[in-house]
Amino acid sequence: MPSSTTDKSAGSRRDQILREAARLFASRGFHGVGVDEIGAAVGISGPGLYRHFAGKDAMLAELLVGISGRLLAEGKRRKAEAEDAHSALESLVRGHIDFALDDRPLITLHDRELDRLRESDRKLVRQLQRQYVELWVEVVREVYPGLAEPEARACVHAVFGLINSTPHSTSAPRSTPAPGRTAMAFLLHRLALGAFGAAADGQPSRHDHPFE
Amino acid sequence: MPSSTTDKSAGSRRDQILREAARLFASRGFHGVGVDEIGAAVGISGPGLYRHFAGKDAMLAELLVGISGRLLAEGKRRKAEAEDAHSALESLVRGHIDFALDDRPLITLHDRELDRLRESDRKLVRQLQRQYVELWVEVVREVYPGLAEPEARACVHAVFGLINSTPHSTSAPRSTPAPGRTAMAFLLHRLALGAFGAAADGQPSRHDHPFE
DNA sequence: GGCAATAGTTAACGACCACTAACGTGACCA
DNA sequence: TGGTCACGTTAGTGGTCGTTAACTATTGCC
Repeated sequence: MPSSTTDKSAGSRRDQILREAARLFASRGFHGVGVDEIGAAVGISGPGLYRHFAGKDAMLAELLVGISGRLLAEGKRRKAEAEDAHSALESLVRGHIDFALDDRPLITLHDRELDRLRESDRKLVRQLQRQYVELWVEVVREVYPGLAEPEARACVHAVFGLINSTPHSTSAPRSTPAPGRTAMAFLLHRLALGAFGAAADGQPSRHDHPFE
Repeated sequence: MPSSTTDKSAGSRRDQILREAARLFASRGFHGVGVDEIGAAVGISGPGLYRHFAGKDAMLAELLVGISGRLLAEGKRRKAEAEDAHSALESLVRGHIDFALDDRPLITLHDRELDRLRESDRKLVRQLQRQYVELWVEVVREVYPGLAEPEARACVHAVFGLINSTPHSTSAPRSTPAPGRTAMAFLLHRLALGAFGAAADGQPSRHDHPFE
């Protein structure tokens, strides 16, 4: 039984393993998942994974570096292609929402298992994350010049939390059905922009900043 | 070296252990922390913890049940004491923000390590969480009658994500200082209410509330 | 003083787990 | 045909970790 076309796997074996590992890590935590389990999820058993990865840590590292890099690259692209700041912000929001809705396990790992990385990888991921945040902050401050930089950064973090919250809401069956994907995307879009707008309202435009 | 008055511990030894366990669980994950480490954090070593708790699982269970119960109780109290729906929502937001800012480790555990519980405990925690969400949903729909129930629930989840995002933003030192506690609380308050307002805007139904 | 309770200690045990070693097997190819 | 390489397998190993056992010290009570 050679490769044929594996059930629902589009890419290589590596990609299949990464996808299943992401799912398992997200649902039970990095330390809560054994290599045997990851192997079983792709049809091979245990140490066979070591033909594809140096170790369990390497899988997590590749996942986190990959996701951070993709977020940043996509963000840069969207900002560059937008005509003005306002549409850039909308595009950023839309892109992040798509990401959160389509790659739930990755977005969960992204802010949950960062500390399980080797020092060097963690540094790299944090740098990519920081660049991504700064990209948002620039756009947000261009749209709302009244926002001071620390406030804008806090807002961006909060909106990330808002958008990234969707994976958590899949816990239990409801009496009333949850909104579908497109409705959810639309709703999150409104929520995120509404939050930014509310942050800018009543902000002294010249800002001599009011913390503490 | 007996008890004297332990450094900064207000309550009993149990409480001290719980506090340190929460901090460690939040920063390195339930599986990532060993009992020896928890013991060391309170000055005793390893198995001494078993004089106070049945096991590591029991600590997590008590933490999660405790926090869920406190959130719900406080939420009920605030709703009951509010004069109208709008001030009830404001009070709920304020309460949840205070909680997120003052008990960061707990709020992190709350939506991260739920699956590490025994079936019965997990069921209990989920029930408390659900009641808390429903309490919010009722208030939100009273303030914004145009919101359908599923949308309102999604909004509540999203706003929780927004408010709960604050613990994650403490990762690295910044060039510009982060907002202080009171400024952060104020900002989160505006963000949360702004998000709710934006969710209700453009929603078809009969809402006619004057502001916004 | 005797005695029980409380709150620790160290040593050890058993399970689990990431990883390695040694081996097998089919595909491709000169 | 025979060699090599990609990709598995099972068995084993060393280390970690939760938990228990056995023992000790301090404290308050009669």
